[in-house]
Amino acid sequence: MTQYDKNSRFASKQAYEVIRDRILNGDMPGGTKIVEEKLAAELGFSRTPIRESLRQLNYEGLIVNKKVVQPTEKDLRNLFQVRSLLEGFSAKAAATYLPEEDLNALSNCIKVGREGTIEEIMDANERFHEIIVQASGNALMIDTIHRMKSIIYLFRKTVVLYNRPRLIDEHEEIYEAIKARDGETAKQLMEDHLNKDLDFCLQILNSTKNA
Amino acid sequence: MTQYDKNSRFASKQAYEVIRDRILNGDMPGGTKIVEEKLAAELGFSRTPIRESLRQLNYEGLIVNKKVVQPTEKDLRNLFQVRSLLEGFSAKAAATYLPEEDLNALSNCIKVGREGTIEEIMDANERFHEIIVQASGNALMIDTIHRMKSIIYLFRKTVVLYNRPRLIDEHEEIYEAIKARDGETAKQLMEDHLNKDLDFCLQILNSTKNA
DNA sequence: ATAAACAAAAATGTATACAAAATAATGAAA
DNA sequence: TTTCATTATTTTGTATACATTTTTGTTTAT
Repeated sequence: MTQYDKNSRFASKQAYEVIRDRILNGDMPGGTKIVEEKLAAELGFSRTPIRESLRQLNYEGLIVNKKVVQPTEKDLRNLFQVRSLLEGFSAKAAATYLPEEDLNALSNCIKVGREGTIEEIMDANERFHEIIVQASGNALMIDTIHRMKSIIYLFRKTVVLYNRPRLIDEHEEIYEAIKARDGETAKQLMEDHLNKDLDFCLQILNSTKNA
Repeated sequence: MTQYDKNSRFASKQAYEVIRDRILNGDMPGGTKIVEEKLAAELGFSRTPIRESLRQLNYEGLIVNKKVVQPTEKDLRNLFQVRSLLEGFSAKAAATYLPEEDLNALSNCIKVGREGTIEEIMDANERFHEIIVQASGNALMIDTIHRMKSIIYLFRKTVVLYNRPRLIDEHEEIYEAIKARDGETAKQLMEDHLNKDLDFCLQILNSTKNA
């Protein structure tokens, strides 16, 4: 399923992907100083495409002030606040007119979420939210959420690895509300779901802080 | 009040400002093809800073696919949908804890809105919304709205120039709700306000389309 | 020892050059 | 004329060089 991204023939795109992954993997932990020339030498490109990739990473919030981001608790709250608004709306929209096909896809995400490997569960989680976001039918909204994707990923990892209880149950409840065409409930459940995610993240963040 | 922006010493920043203004003024109307070398020659910079400025303009949605954006009705609806969610939330937040000082500033915007010149009215309008957005206390949300600012401007111009009725009255109602610390009403009024803006824009858009 | 001032080094912003890719233009065949 | 293929031409993506600016490190004076 790893489709060939035609953009990958661009050095800038490749650099973006490598650096992004390094940040998400923890190979370049929060606070790491970003030096164009150093990265250029390391990745074997010139500074020009590196600079372009850094712009994108800045845009996504993974790099701030020439340093790898170190999201604070406040950042996390802000992020979930915006998500809550946009994904809550999307859930309501999904309840109004999500096609049968997508409903099945949602259902499948839940199934994988219960039975899959860690890797599969993470993918299924992401897909679940993605389908609902797409249902908003609003390109700007979709784009705005995508912009937050990398940082969301940074946290989603935590949530899944630490095995948050009721995660999939909540997805299922949302799914049921959408299927029942109950927009208000879907929205409310999505907001609650994200709030619980936030709380769980904060809890883990604070308990591992002094480790 | 025109403070010196220290970034303006950068060619990339200057280029950004010039090109953005050209687009907003209509000097580069929707659909205009963007050619790096042409702009570089025109503005007297090399391509490098031009490219950087174009990335920013892409990010803000003023340039799409190497062409100056031509927002469709759908784009306009999408934009106002997102604004409605974010600014509605912000209005509620403002009602909860907007300091006296900002309340006065809001009040002043309304006053200018009734008595000022076109130029002043446009500024006051922008400021009114800006104060409320800031009240969200959410840097990500603020940034997201700012990202839409240029396109919003493109339309706000229409609204003010065509003198939309009740515009300032609605601002005043929102102000009153915030002052009364009535968050739900403030939110509802803001959403209604933006919806009316949207309708007005659409009306003008459609009536001037075949002119 | 601390702070201020300076020199050295590193890093960034910009200009330019060139190769690859995309687009436009030309001409031959249907 | 239309359609396709093949050249030209333009435009973009990348590499490299250089000049400021920023940062770092060292020295000097308090």
